[in-house]
Amino acid sequence: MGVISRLPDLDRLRPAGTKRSSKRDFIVSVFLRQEGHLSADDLVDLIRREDHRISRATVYRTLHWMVDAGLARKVDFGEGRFRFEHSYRHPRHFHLICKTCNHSFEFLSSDIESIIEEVALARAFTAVQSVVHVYGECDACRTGRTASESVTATSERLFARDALRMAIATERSGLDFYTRAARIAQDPRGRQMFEALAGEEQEHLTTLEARYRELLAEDPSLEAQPTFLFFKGAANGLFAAGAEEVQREGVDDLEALRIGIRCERGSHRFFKRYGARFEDSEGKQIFLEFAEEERQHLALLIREYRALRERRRAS
Amino acid sequence: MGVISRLPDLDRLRPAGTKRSSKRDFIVSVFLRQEGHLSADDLVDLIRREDHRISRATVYRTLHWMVDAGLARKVDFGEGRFRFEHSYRHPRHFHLICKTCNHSFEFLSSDIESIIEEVALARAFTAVQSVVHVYGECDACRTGRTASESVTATSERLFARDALRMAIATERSGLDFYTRAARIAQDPRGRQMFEALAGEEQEHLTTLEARYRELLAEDPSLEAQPTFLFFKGAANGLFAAGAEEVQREGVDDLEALRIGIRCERGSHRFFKRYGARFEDSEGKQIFLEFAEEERQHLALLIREYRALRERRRAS
DNA sequence: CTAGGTGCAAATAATTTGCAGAGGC
DNA sequence: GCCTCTGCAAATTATTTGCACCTAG
Repeated sequence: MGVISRLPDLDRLRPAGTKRSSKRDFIVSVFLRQEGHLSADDLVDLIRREDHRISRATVYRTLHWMVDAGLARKVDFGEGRFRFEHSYRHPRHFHLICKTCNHSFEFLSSDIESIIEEVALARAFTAVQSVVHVYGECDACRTGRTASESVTATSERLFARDALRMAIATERSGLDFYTRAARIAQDPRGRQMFEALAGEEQEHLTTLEARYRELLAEDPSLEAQPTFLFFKGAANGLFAAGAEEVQREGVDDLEALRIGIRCERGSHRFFKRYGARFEDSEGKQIFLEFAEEERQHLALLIREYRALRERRRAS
Repeated sequence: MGVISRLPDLDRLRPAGTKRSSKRDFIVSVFLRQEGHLSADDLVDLIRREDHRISRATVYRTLHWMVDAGLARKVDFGEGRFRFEHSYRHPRHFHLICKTCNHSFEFLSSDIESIIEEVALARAFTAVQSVVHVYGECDACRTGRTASESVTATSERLFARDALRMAIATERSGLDFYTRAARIAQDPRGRQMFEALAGEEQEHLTTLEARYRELLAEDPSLEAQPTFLFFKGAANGLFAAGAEEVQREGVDDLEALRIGIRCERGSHRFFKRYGARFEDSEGKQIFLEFAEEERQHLALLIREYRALRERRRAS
């Protein structure tokens, strides 16, 4: 679970009716070794450096083959030529592009994605792919410092790190929420359920924190890297607000349940969205587990909500 | 104020050390007559259609001249060539791009813009320009219907329409908020202020509604066009929530003032952001007037808030 | 008269393609 | 042996440039 392996199964990926070739394998392996965004020319140079006579046309053909196979993505930074980034265990993302040093920095924003979905819906447009490019100048270029650019971790690891951070933060505020809800609950059955949920959150929290420490042990530079995954609504937005709401006077069991349902639903959606992104990775696992846990909590809360409402109606 | 004029002052725009030329004037005028996104080739075709012997190179040179002059923007839809759109009275915007018919549809989202600002800040990146391209399939292509594509209004008008709609919605919920606040206010001085503000909102609302009707009279097709400007927080988000909050028991004058301040500040920011976008237009005016009104209300509320707090402390 | 502006044709730059030979299955 | 892959050189596409001539100020 901890170690992130690096080799795609090329045989699986190979499109039907296609033959194996040592040159292509070589080009693919050189390409996958790189991080960042290569132009066709960059790749040709890298190939030539390893002293092989491989024609430019073959490199182009192999790049297209990789895009078809889903191993690479073609990206256009408006330079008048395309660049390629490998997509193997590398989620779709957005870019900050420095016009001075031509470096690009990746980020993910669930909020932008959902706004785009909303706009597309309003316009009856079927969105297939979204590109967000922010052009400007990076910190290193502006301040003149060379920046610790060398220590850039893979975005797979950054994704895992941020997934864990969010899961932990959400878990913490979830724990807070359920603890408070248990405290204010009038109904003994409801209180028991809130306590049980708080217990589960506590347990899961411990597991997640252990995982986070493990990830950092694998790559200590991770801690210092900038945020990769942005999400406003996550921990701070949802459960934290919920916890606060519960604290207000006049909130009864039923209302607490309703708040809990809202929170679980929101964060379930978020984790499910990101759980679906990756082919196979640490981050995906974390998110899917989380989504599943939240789905269960959600079902439990809804059941309890209905039951309580029934009981009230009856009495 | 109602009529939207269409002619840029070419003499003003002409960069220093540049001479007038009939060919360039002709190319510019043909270009500005078009809506939508033209490739260099499209423009050459249009020019040729009007039976002039103008070389391709001159068209390219003129396009660059227009970009320099701020009359046009170069956009890259990843087709392997650039397209140009005129920027004269045409705000920066994002694109939905149909891969089937190659048409593109424009939209604006204040939310995306602020998220991008946030991300850039977190990464210490100085953002200069943001591109959001959503690729997919448009409604017309998917359903097979030809769609009423011909009636596409200019985005200047769409911007004005949506600016007005938002202003009206905000004004309405602002009115609602101040009316309720006046009702719950204990302090006579505070009540008077809330009533005065409600009166102002009512008056402004009437003006805005008249303007909206005027705009529709100029171009009746406007009403049916899809949303151009997206903003979650606007009317529904800010004042409406505020109005609801005031209704809750336990809200006193001071708290109502605080809520009002939060609402005015949020919508002031929004209207100011969009007021700054246009060179000169109906939409810009609406937004700037609005921002100004809100700035005044904000100042008034803050003054009142401080005064009330002082009086309470003293007693 | 002099600095742009223009047309034409040639140059460039990234990428694609036709074709003949090499190689996997 | 067939069908795909590869290299090479030529083609294609969008855009730019050199140069001789034209035109506005």
